[in-house]
Amino acid sequence: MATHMHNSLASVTTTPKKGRVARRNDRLKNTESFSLRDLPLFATIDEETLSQLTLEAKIESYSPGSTIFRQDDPATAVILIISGYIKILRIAPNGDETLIAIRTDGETLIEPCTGSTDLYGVSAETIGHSTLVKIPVTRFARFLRDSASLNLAVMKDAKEKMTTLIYEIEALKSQTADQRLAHFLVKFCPHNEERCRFRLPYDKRLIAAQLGVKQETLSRAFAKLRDIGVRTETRDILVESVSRLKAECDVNSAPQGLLPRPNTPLSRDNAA
Amino acid sequence: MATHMHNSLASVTTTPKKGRVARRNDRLKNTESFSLRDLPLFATIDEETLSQLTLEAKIESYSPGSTIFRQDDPATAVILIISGYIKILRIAPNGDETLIAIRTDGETLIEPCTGSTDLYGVSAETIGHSTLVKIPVTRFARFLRDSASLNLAVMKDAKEKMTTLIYEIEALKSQTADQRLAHFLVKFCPHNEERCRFRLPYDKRLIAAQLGVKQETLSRAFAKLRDIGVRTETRDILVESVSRLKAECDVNSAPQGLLPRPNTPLSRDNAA
DNA sequence: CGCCGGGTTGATTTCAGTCAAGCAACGTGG
DNA sequence: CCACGTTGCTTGACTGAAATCAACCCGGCG
Repeated sequence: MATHMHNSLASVTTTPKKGRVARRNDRLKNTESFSLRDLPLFATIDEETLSQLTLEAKIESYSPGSTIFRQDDPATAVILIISGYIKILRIAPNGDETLIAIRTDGETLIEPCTGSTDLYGVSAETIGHSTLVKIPVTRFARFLRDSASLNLAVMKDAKEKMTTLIYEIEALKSQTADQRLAHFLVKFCPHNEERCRFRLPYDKRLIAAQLGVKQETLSRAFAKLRDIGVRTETRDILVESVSRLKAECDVNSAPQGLLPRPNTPLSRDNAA
Repeated sequence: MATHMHNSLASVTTTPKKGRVARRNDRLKNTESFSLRDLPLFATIDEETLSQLTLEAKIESYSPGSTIFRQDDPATAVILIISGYIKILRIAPNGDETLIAIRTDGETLIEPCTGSTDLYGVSAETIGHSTLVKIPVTRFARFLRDSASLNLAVMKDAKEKMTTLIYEIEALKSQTADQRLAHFLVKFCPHNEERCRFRLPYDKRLIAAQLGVKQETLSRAFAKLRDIGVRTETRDILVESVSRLKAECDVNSAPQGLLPRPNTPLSRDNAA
């Protein structure tokens, strides 16, 4: 995840101002260095639809910490990330912000299955500098009807996001902060490597928010992991034993193969 | 929610056996008392597709506590609930079950946007007696391509489910057990009624699982609510003041209109 | 310099999980 | 009809996890 694209967007990029204003609006077809095809959502769609979409797409660049849309804005655009990290969050009436997800290169901001006149339902803010593609939702909806391949891609995308949310609920309900952190870190470790190092893409406060704990708790969780060979220096992480780290994910879980599970955990037969 | 349908399914229903076996397989067209049209997912689709779907649909009836599918079963069918309550859950390798959602009359079990050969990803079990409609996923996928109205309905359904999951994550991350219970109860209160009574559709253990707490914690949460006029007798609930209950949802949240929020809660500008 | 912002650490409190007991309602089988 | 076990639910005492409050460190940077 989070593999940065190496498209030279030099012709589009200009130094972003502080505001949350788009830096440049440009028909994609004019910026040869980037193609919608590079976005996973459009990787498998038909050529015809792709070029039509390209005509409607606009590139916008946002400066750090700016709001892309608010949860009660009408959803007027389908938005994808060319580069950058975006916070998806819910803001309570009292101002409390709850992080829902962090999206990055190549991902859609929200599911593009928006039925045209809905609200976004969530808020989106940039973390660092970000470049986005926007496509008017009404246009997008038409292509969705006409192109089976686009349609399929959108459904796949929705299903994927749904799965991610389900895993997150599972983690929140069943794991401790330490386990969630272990899981989080494992995701950054390349497969089949026992020892690995990497750099966290955003700061600890955000990681804490993603794991659903306070910053201090996260800090202590990291401290515990030090004992099992996880060295940290601000954002640089060195995992000395991935398998040891993975073991930490299910600490306290007697695998109990087919042992006589006393009785079914969740009760049965209770409908009205 | 949970409004029971009053379709007489007498011609289909037989006394279910203990196993998790379907009681009757029947072409829907033969059971005049029920129409796919009654299911919200199909409420707005074109007549042509509806009748085609009807040809493919089978009705199955399950006894309490039986497994409908497991999370690593290949998703062979799109399944909707005619009546009953169904647990959607994830089962960890060690046997721990985490409740993801509870679905009921008229709802789809999983999002029908399955790209044919996937796994279900979650497990589903009946709570009480349940009657389901199953449509082979390959057939369904074809109708999905051919019918714009069905396609739209499926996307709406997916988006709705996604929204629900997001709210749940928000609740798990930002609310205490008591607040979550208060929210949960409010959902059962008819609008514009200050005093109301209702019956919980399933037992306390399940409610606890849904709220992400242990049964004992839930019991204590109910005990606290007694003090503000929420009377409970097993599954029968009497809320003496809905507004008082709603207030309990955001206890401890200084509404702080436009007060000088010290600094933005989640940090900004931290991308790689 | 001094003053951030990001991060850590410690002391304390609060919340929820755990372990254990108990009770009322129900069903079953002698 | 009653002893008995079961199930759903509650309560109490205790433990443990995470939030809270607070201090502090350290590396920019105006």
